[in-house]
Amino acid sequence: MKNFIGTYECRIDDKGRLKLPSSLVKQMGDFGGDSFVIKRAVFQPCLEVYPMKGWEQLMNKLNGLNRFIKKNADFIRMFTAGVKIVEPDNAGRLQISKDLTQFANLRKEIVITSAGELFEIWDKEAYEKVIATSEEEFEKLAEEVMGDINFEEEEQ
Amino acid sequence: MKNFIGTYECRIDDKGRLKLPSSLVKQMGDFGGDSFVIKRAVFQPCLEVYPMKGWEQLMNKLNGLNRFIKKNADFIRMFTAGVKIVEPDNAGRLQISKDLTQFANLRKEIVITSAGELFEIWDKEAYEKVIATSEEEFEKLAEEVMGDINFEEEEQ
DNA sequence: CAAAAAGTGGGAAAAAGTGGGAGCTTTTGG
DNA sequence: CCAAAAGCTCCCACTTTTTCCCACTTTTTG
Repeated sequence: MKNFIGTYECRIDDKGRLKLPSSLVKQMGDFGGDSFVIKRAVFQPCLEVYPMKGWEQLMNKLNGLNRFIKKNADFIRMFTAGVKIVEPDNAGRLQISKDLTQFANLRKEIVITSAGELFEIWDKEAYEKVIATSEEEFEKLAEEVMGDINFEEEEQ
Repeated sequence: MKNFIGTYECRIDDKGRLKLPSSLVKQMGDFGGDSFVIKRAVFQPCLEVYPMKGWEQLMNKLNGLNRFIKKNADFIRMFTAGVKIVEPDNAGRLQISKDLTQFANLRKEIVITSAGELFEIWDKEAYEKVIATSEEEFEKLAEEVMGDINFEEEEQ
């Protein structure tokens, strides 16, 4: 599976169109198809954009959950709330609907950050705030998250 | 994995292009491919440059993390803050984007210092300052970090 | 000292980014 | 159920930025 690389600064015009950085547009081409799924993120006030193929894989996993268990049904409903299909226009812009704009508190200045099979859309101010955690906090986080990963594996 | 060696002084021109010392350019050639990843360092106001291959290996590890755990998502976002893809032009210069220049406070005089599989880009003034202040702590740090390492392992 | 390599600077073409209008669709309110 | 308003799409045209290339100066090397 290909991955997106990079964080970019960009802006939304008065019509609510988000100009994607051309580098990202190029990368999107590699995913096959112009269609993407945009939705509210679960943990943060930002939006997530999935290439359609990746989204379908994710949904397949969710569909494996037993819906007769209430928690599962509730989760699926909430997870897929506010999902929309979008495709960039021929100038490489995404139309962001009003409710999503509002959810993520998007104003003019936007940050797009990509890591892996999806990318996130942030209001710049909110993004900088989330990134600017203290050193100790990040160290703790890094240890917790990465502490078990073995870096000394074989080279290829 | 090959390593970068050396500390260099160089400068940025009016267009924001960083001329890499030719010695470094030669070393970069050994990493295969012209593409590099440049990003904000987490703890210091400087930039880090990774050869693409090394970066991809690192990201493969991160992409194995489960994003439905908030800590993981947060860590990935922080770690990949300010990532951009760059490649040197045929005069051996790197175009440094505006936001990164601003983040690292880069002016005219630059110091490049290599640290293993990546190298760091510093504003000269900031670099001198960090080196000066950390000299006293260096002894202590050296013991803490390197004290337990066994130097008598086998060569490969 | 001459020749080659390294470092600088700038201009022109191409690409990226921005803005807005016209027409169609959907929503809203009476 | 109709009319007005708002929203969305698709285009086209203009401005700004970036990229690529070439040429010149400075430094190094034999």
